[in-house]
Amino acid sequence: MASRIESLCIEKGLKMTGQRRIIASTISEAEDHPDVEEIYKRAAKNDANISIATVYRTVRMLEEAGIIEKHDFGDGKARYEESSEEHHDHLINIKNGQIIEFHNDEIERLQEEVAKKLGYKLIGHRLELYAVPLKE
Amino acid sequence: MASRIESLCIEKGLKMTGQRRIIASTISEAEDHPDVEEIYKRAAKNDANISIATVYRTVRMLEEAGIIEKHDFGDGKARYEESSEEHHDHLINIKNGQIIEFHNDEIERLQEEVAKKLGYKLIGHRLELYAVPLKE
DNA sequence: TTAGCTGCAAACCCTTTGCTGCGTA
DNA sequence: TACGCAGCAAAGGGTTTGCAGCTAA
Repeated sequence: MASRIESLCIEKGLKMTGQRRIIASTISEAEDHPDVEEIYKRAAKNDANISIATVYRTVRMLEEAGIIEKHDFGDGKARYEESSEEHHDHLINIKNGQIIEFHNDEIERLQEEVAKKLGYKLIGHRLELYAVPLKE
Repeated sequence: MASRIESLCIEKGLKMTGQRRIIASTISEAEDHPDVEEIYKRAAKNDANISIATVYRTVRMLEEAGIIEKHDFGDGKARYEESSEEHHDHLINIKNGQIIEFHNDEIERLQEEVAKKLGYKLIGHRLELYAVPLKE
C-alpha cells in the first residue's frame, strides 16, 4: 500500500521515484532530527546511488508540501522531522545535543496574546529551550 | 572617557584598535538588528579601510565577551545587537522584516517550569514570534 | 620592542543549480 | 512518448582563516 508520503506525491502530480521513496521512508523512520548529511547516509544504506543533491531537493519538496518540518537548532545546518498532528517545541540538552519534544498550551496561548497586544496576528513561532540535566 | 566596550577590552587585555572602536560604536548606535554586511557598510562610513574580515572577527570577539548578542532569524545570516540589561525576545513582522522586542515574565516562568518538569535546568532559550500586522 | 591585530584572498561549509541523460506515468 | 527527475560538478552565500605587514601597549 502507498505510504502517506506516496499518496501526497500522487496527489500533487509528482513522480514517485525510488529515491523519493527511500528518502521519505528514511525520514519517516527517524526518531531523531537528522540533518541532510545524516539522511543521506541512512538513505545510502538502502541505495548507494542516491546523491546528496537529490536529498536536498527531496527534503525541500517534502517541506514545501508540509509533509516534513525543517528546524534550525543553531548549528548552521537544517534538521528535519516528519510533521506530526500535534505541534511541539524542542528542548535541547546542551551537554549531548539530545532533543526532547514538548508542548505547553499555556505558552502557546501567551504567545498569541503577546502578538495581539503588539498589534499583530501570530502566524508561527520558534521556541527552543537550551538546558542541562538536573542531575546525572 | 572610555566607552563600555573599551573598558571591557582593556579588562580582557585586548588591544583597542581604531577598527574595534568604530565597529563597537556602530553596533552600539544601531537601533535595529544589523547583520555583518550592514555593520560593515555603516562602519565603512567612518573608516573606509575596515575590512569585512575584521568585522567578522570583532563581532565574534564581542559576542564571546558577552557585550553583544547574536541572533538568527532564519534568513541564513547572523544579526547582532548590544546586550541589554533586560532580557527580551523578538517578534518578526514577516511582511517587512521589522523586528519588535518584547518581554513576557509569564512565558519566561513557564519555560523554566517546562524544563524542570522534563528533568532539566534551563540555561537559555530562543523565542521568536512570526506575525503579520492586524490591520494596515 | 613585540604580541596581537588587520587586510587580503583563498578556503570552508552548507545548499542550490545548470546540464545531460534517464525513468515514471 | 514526454515531461519530470537524478547525478554530477560547479557555483553561491555566509563565514573563517593563513599569511605577511602593521600597530597599540
